[in-house]
Amino acid sequence: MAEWSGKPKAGSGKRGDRKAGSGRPGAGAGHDDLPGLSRPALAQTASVRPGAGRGRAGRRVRVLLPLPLGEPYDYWLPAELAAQSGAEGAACLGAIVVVPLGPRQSHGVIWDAPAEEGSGEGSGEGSGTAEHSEATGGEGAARPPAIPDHRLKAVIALCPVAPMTGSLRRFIAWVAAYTLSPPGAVLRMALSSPGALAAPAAQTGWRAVLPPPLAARMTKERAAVLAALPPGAVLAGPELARAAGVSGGVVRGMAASGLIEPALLPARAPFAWPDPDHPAPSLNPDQQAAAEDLAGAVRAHRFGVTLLDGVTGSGKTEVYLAAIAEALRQGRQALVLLPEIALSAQWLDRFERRFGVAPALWHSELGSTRRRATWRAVAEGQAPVVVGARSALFLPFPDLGLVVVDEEHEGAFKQEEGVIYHARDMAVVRARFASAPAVLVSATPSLETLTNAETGRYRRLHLPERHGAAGLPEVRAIDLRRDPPPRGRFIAPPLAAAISATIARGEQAMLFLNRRGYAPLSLCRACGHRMQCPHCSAWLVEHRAQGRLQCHHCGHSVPTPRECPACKALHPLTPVGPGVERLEEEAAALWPEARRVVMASDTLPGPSAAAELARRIEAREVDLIIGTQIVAKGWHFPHLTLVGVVDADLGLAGGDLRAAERTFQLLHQVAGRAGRAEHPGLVMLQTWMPEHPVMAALVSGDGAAFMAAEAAQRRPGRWPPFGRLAALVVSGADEAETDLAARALGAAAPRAPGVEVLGPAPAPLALLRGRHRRRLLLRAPREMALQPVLEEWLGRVELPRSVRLQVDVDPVSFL
DNA sequence: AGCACGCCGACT
DNA sequence: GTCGGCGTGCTC
Repeated sequence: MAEWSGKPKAGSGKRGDRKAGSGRPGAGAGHDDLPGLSRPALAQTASVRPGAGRGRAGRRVRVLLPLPLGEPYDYWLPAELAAQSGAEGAACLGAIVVVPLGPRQSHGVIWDAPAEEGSGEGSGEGSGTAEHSEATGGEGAARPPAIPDHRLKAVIALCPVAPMTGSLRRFIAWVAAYTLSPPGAVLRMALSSPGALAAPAAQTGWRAVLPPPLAARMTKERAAVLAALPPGAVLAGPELARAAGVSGGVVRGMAASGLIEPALLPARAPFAWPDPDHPAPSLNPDQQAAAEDLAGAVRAHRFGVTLLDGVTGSGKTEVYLAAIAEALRQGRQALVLLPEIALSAQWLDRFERRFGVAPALWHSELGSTRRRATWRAVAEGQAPVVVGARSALFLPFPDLGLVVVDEEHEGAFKQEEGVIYHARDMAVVRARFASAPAVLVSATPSLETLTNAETGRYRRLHLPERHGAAGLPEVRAIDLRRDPPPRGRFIAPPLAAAISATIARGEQAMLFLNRRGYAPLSLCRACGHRMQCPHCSAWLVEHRAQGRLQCHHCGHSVPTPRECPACKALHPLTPVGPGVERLEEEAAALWPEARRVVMASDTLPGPSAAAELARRIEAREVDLIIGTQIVAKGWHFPHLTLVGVVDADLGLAGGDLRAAERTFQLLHQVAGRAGRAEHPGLVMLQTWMPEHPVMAALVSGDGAAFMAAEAAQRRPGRWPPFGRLAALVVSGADEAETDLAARALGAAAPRAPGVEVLGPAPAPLALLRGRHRRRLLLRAPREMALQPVLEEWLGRVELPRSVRLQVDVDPVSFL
């Protein structure tokens, strides 16, 4: 949570909500062994602890632990361990180790050399150290006195994995410093698969015993098993049973009677190697030129950022896949970040068609086994291409040669919890430390990226035309003031007519509404009471299919009440406004014969369901798609020719800095779903304000002019990207205390030329998960670094323990 | 982050 | 009388 504890040196952990429990008798006995750590290692620590280093060869090392601690801890590294390490120089920088921590053990990374007294054998430490030491936070003054060598605890073991590269260590330190997070909290993201740090369990299988023991009984099934096991071959149990067409019991029985014996399976690489020269679709001249350009950047092995833009269907993906092919030819790794990895089955198909094999995937829903195997494969250079969500930035690539961020404008790249960071911006930093090119890809680049391209910080490759036959879809606005839908309905007559015509032609139509559930608000028709979440300042959304009211912010859910909680009237609730479920109901009445499907995050339980639905749509088993914003994300539906946006104004409400930009990007992306194959597409926007710049830009197709106007609006007020912002959210269970703390913070605001603090004000979600929230906004000139200003400010204010402060550098969401 | 300690309220 | 809730502090 990027939490700030007023005093940097004092113990910074301040929440703690674990139960004390009864405590096992003899607390010290219950060490939780980390995977891969043997008993003897444990015993050794116990004997070493009193006077660890006395008379023993070794050295002091600084170990960063994956905990929200401000700085690395000092340990004693015994010489015999140092000798085993494959890490840089005698200091073993980057080595991943197991260390004692209080009564427990923890993983950690040997981070940098101890500050003083490094004279002895420091020769080989070499490059890089200076750069991370600056990021360790260092106000040197208030440091506690160093623990003498002989009282240090000793490193227990080295993990059998490659040491963390200097490039990744520098990245972690940089992210921590930039986001004002404890470096250990960032390290935790890089060690997110603790199981991968242990030696992988040897895979065991079965081998035939030769000659077969005479005493063992032979049956038809057993003979089949032996037939499946040529001399010398080793097969895993389940595989063997399958090959022989018998049950697992037969294999177990044969093991018991000595016909087969356990043996080590040969290690198998978890990921097949993509073939850069696999037959690829041919590129048009524009694509060819862009691909050559990027391939050159990859070969140059030099950092630089390129914006790759062009309308939907202009072939951006094929261009960066060509750059990935070049990285593969160079023997380096490539990382592709996607905003919604779980829903990109179609993207994966495309990759597979291009390279012959699937890439390694990395996202939060990965199971622990898969996760461990992937992390290890990346560390060993056995996963040449990784496609992942933002957390993939912290994977241990030994030699990263290219970083691609697709849909770079997407808000989903912003991590809003824990360490708050923007994966697009951090991807650029990751690439810089790896001396690799970064490519930002979008049909509707963010104003940040466009501005960087215009000022020359980024290069720009623009793909001008739509690849293939179809032109861009025509976009029309439906003025709801002139053509309102019938009372209680949400589809205006012109849109309804267009849908009818589309379905009649045997083509597909889509209704887009960015609202899940049946209705966003329910009120009592007797007394007007509005159904609100008890923990958040938000309405409860009716989900009629489940018969429940839900809060979309905290997950609170209750069965739809049969009587009003306020006036006790029976069957009182009236839905107000539409959600996709209600829209489906309207569509069912209008087009009872049409085959309809609703696509929302809560109606698609997982990636496989999404992929299956996509297949059905491609196979023309669906006439009308009704969906929330997940339908906007990178799908390709060749028979879809009409898109109706039910409420184009939805995202414009609220005083958000980026509301217009975001709405433009989202609606542009939705519009791009229409008419990609031989059929021209039509997009209809239902709006109450057709003259709004967003609608005008979508209708005219002049996105560049719209973004220029956005820039012109933000520049004079020094709003991003022409100035910098940091958002501070003070939250607490008690409203008065929270308010008081926020005012105290506001009163202590820094005074510096060009720096301005707005607030405190109640956050748009003034109550979230039972916590009251107040917001402050710090604005500073672009050329000023925010972090020192924030550190100085927050260092002067002591907040009560009952409130929490969250700092968001470069906020995207204004909730 | 865990995990211990310690201090207050409702039960066998 | 205790069990057990969670607020506070510590880990080289």
